[in-house]
Amino acid sequence: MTCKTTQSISELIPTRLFKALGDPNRVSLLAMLAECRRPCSVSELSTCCPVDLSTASRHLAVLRDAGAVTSKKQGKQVFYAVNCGKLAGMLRQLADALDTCCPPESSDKES
Amino acid sequence: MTCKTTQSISELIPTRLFKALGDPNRVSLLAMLAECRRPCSVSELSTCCPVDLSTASRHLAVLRDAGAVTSKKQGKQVFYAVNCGKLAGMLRQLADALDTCCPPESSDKES
DNA sequence: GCTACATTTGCACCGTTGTACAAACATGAA
DNA sequence: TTCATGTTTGTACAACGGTGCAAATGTAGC
Repeated sequence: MTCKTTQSISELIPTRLFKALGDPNRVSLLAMLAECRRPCSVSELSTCCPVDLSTASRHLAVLRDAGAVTSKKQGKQVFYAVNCGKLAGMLRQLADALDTCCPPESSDKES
Repeated sequence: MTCKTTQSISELIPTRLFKALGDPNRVSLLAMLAECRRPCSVSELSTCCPVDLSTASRHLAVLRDAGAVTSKKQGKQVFYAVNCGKLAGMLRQLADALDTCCPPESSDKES
């Protein structure tokens, strides 16, 4: 059977997002945010990686621009939250596309 | 229900792999490889992006080191193939972890 | 051996990126 | 307004990464 996805693999791989997830400190920030299970402020999040608060702020902005997290200003603080639905959905869509386009080569051959 | 994964989010995000997928030319190579649905040689793959063959070779090596593809030498040529199972599995695991750790905040609350 | 072909590697160039520090900006309280 | 707190932004710098070209390496055939 052919690919049931209308989008090509390359269109399913958001370069910006993957690049954002390619930095260990940004991953730490995202992980902390996910595991806190609630929106966190910049100051709070910056404690999870050994960089200046301003650097953490920049990292969070990168994650936001990549669509990985959302931000909401509340008083003096800015609260970030993981964009769970979008992230998980995107990952599954890509996984499905890979499964569909790549027949298992090490098992059940069809001829 | 609590997280059923024993690994933390950050452990589920292979920085090396995401960084590898953060370059448009590497994504093109991977996409072509996936959509060809068969192993391809370096020369063949290098036609999909406007870079020198040596650069494409380097990109493929990066993808291999990141675990995204596998390579097999066959005579004078090196054939690359997408590491579908591993890639798709990893993506789904991460998606599951995100779903589990991040309660949906905009819809069906459970209390 | 030599030659041709496929790929990798050494090298230099240069744009990008992560970083800290300081200053600016935003917001709320006194 | 003035001050304190939280965040962003300007700036400079070092490190990293993508690139092409040329040389080296590997492999098959002569």
